[in-house]
Amino acid sequence: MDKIIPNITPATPTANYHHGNLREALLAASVDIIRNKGIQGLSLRNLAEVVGVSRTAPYHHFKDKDALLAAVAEQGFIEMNGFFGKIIQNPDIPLMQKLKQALTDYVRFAVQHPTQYELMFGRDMWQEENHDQFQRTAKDCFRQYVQLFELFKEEGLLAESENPLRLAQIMWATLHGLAKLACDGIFGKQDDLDDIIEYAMSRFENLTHMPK
Amino acid sequence: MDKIIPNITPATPTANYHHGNLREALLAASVDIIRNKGIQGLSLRNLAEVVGVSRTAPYHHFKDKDALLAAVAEQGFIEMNGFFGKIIQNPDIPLMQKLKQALTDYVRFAVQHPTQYELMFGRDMWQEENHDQFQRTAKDCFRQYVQLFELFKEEGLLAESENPLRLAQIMWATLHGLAKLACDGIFGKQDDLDDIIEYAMSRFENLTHMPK
DNA sequence: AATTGTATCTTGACAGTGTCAATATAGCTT
DNA sequence: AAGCTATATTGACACTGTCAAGATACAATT
Repeated sequence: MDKIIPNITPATPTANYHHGNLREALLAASVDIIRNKGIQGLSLRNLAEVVGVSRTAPYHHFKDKDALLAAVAEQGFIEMNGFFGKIIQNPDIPLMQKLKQALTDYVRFAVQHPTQYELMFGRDMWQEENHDQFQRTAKDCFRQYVQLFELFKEEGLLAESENPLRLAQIMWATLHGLAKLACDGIFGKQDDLDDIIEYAMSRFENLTHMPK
Repeated sequence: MDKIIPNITPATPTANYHHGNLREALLAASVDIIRNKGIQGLSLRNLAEVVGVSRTAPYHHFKDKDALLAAVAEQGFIEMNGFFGKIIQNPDIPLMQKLKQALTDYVRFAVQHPTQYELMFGRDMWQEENHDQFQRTAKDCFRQYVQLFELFKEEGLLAESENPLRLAQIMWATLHGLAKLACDGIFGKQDDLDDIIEYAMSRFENLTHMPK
């Protein structure tokens, strides 16, 4: 018998039995669900139903639920990598401005998509060996971030004794802690958050020889 | 009668039907399981079996699985509150030493019990309104921590312009970020961690008027 | 001491989950 | 046209959280 499902065709209008680009449809829907209903809110069966496909279809594109989650997390880092790149490669922005922009955008992303951010830095993603692709993308992102601090060093704006990698790590830890506390609802007010970023930035400026 | 609190009797080898102190047994076992097998590794049914009781028995002591998790998380903050208190109230330790000790112990706890720490600061615990008792205990803990910074201020060791609460928040964010990155396996080496704590401390010392 | 009430614990049941096995279909390669 | 492989499907299983109904122990009141 023929399929009654009207098939909400995803980009390519193909037959009904073969979805065509199920993988990306699953990924997009997963990102959506996770952002709206949290990690707990994503079940493979429900997801399959939303996309209009049978329960076990996803298993041909993702080994596991875990693998799917890793893909969603990776998607987050890809996005991050995007706006980091835009900032760093833009020659019109002065260095200090770049840093501030990067920090702000970082926290903004976290606060805007708290559950996806939770996934990206979740223990499960980093603990096991399974998530090679994810970890590679994430590390690319971090590398780009560190580059910012190396620029400071190269331009002689950091004291000789300062290690740019270490500095980047601490700054990232601060940022990450801030972001998590904020989007987990532990820091109450958003105003506080902006203030604190400002504060952290000024703390950093003390370490530079910037002409103010 | 003079029984102020009836039935404190723990571990009484009474009949089998009534466990006696099931609540605490469940809590202890849960902490154990979560520390060893992670949050995912805890199922109510398995827990019940371990404690030697039927599947639904826990529901007479915890409304939900969520409520049980909240209790486990709270247990963590109680422990933290303990060693914070010991440090702060010890008159033999100089102030700067106290801070360093507190920071070190904090990170040590996180690294030693990463999954419980994950729970304590997990989104689920803080988002909903249900976890009053937990949140109160956690905030007590934070309040004690802030007290440390207020001591610095009171003794005139902080510049007038520095806000001790803000400072505590940033420092906590840094610590929290560090702890999470470390125990989620994102920062590879433990050596790095110690170094970074040292670094963060020295950064803080720059803000004080300590006689070195 | 008997009764009654309440807290505690039990078994039975249900819907929901991730995932495997076996099967069917589509589309590409030859 | 044939067949191979990637893709999708239904059926099944063990496991989960949680509710309802019944059983048991203990405490307080009579």
